[in-house]
Amino acid sequence: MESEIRTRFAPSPTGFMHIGNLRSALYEYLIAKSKGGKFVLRIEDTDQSRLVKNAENVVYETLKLVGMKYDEGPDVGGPHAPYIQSQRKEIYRKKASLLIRIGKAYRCFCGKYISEETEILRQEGFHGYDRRCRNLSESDVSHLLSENKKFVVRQKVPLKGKTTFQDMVFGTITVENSEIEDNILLKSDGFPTYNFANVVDDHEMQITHVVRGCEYLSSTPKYNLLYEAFGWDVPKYVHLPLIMGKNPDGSITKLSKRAGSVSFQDLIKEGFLPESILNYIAFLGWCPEQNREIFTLEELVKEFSIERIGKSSAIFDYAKLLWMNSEHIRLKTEEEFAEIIENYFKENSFEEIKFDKIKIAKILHQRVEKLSDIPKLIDFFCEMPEFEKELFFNKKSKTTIENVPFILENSIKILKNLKNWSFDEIRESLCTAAKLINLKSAAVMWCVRVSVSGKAVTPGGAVEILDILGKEETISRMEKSLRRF
RNA sequence: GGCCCGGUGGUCAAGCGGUUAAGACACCGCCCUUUCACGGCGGUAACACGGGUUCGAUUCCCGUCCGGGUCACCA
Repeated sequence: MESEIRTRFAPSPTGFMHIGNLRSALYEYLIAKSKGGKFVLRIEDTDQSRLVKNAENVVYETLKLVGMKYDEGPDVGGPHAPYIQSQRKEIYRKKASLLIRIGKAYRCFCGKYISEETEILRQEGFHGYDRRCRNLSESDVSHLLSENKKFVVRQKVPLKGKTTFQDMVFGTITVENSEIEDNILLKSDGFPTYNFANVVDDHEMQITHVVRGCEYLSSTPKYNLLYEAFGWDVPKYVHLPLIMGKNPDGSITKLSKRAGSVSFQDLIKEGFLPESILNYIAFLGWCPEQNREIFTLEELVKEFSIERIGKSSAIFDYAKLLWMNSEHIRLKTEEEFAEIIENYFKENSFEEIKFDKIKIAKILHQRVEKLSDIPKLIDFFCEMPEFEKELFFNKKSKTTIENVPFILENSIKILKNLKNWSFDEIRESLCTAAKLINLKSAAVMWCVRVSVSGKAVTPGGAVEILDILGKEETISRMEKSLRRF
């Protein structure tokens, strides 16, 4: 019987949620939840130079918005608290001392100093640290310490041999130890590096599956060396294929700002639904057994399996996200969609919609790909745009400029007599008008729609629009259009 | 450049030795229709290349090429 799966999402609070990060969070969540395990949130804020005030809030809000509940975390607590690395400084310090004591790490006083020999090596292409302090004698160390010299703690990586590990996605990976340098574990400000804090915390928090982007693939051996130095069990690794972006110049690199919106917030602002974003990124590197694409988070939990994670990186395709978003929009009821629109308008300070919100939602429901398209789709409801008379011409419905006045006059007449301003009655009377003047109803519909919208293309047809506009506004607009002839 | 990883249509991808090589997005037609959209039907389009292994390779192995990642007191 295998013990409970525990995964963690360990973002660095930068103030925005990168899509690649969110995808890691999703997979971490799915790996744990699909097996009834625990999902932990840990904030990795060890870089003092990049501190952003209240940036954790973005993490909390995002996870809340997409519905990924964590079982343990800074704001919900848990048995391994604290879950913020800056509050665990003492833990790392102790662990580092332990490593020094057992000869698996050492203090390095070099600072930015580079020796002449190293300088030459560098010019020949050598990277990294020359290990000058690796064999400092104890007396040297205590001497330097007594001088209050600043130091970092470095990992003492074996000079020979190779390190191999199993990745659940990529299989066996082997790296020569000589390729690994003596990484810094503790910085001179006393904060740990990612390399160190990550290993210590994952162990302390009993994380069973370390899930992260495969940019860490080649550095994983050095983490394993650390686990070994401590005598700890190595966790299972799940490295995820990278999400790539297509840059404006056509080049393909790790998804970054150059390629467009890359943060969850950007996407939300553009009018994507949280569930669409989640659904879409789930498919960047994974797919279910059955041939289906639209999933909710709960459904993903049921379907997910590590075995079906792919190896090759995927390009973030905005067009497909759009499609998926429209699919999720269509999954909503009209009432839900109306509410989504209302909230979106509020959050982005668009003018409130003054017409029947449900009816508006209804005509938008089958047409909208992203929420940000809505304002310009329905702007004509608030104000008739200026338009060319030529707009009335429509070859297919056989509307010519000449018979516009005739159509309009008759339609106005019959609409004015309408007692009950409802969808069905409006439609019926317009069809009647068409019959009376011996024209196809399409011709009347076209003409009427243009006369009240000033647009060639509108969401909804003539009848829906008149219904939403109301009798008074409709007649007024039609008469105004008629007066132009 | 060293090391690591990857390579099925434009994109996401199924496939895991024998298939007419799925499906989705995008694109292009047609139909439906009260514009647009939705929906329906159809179409264009792929196993990077060269060697092996095998009766048989998209699938396994090697090389080449291409792409990406990584080489920080960032994560």
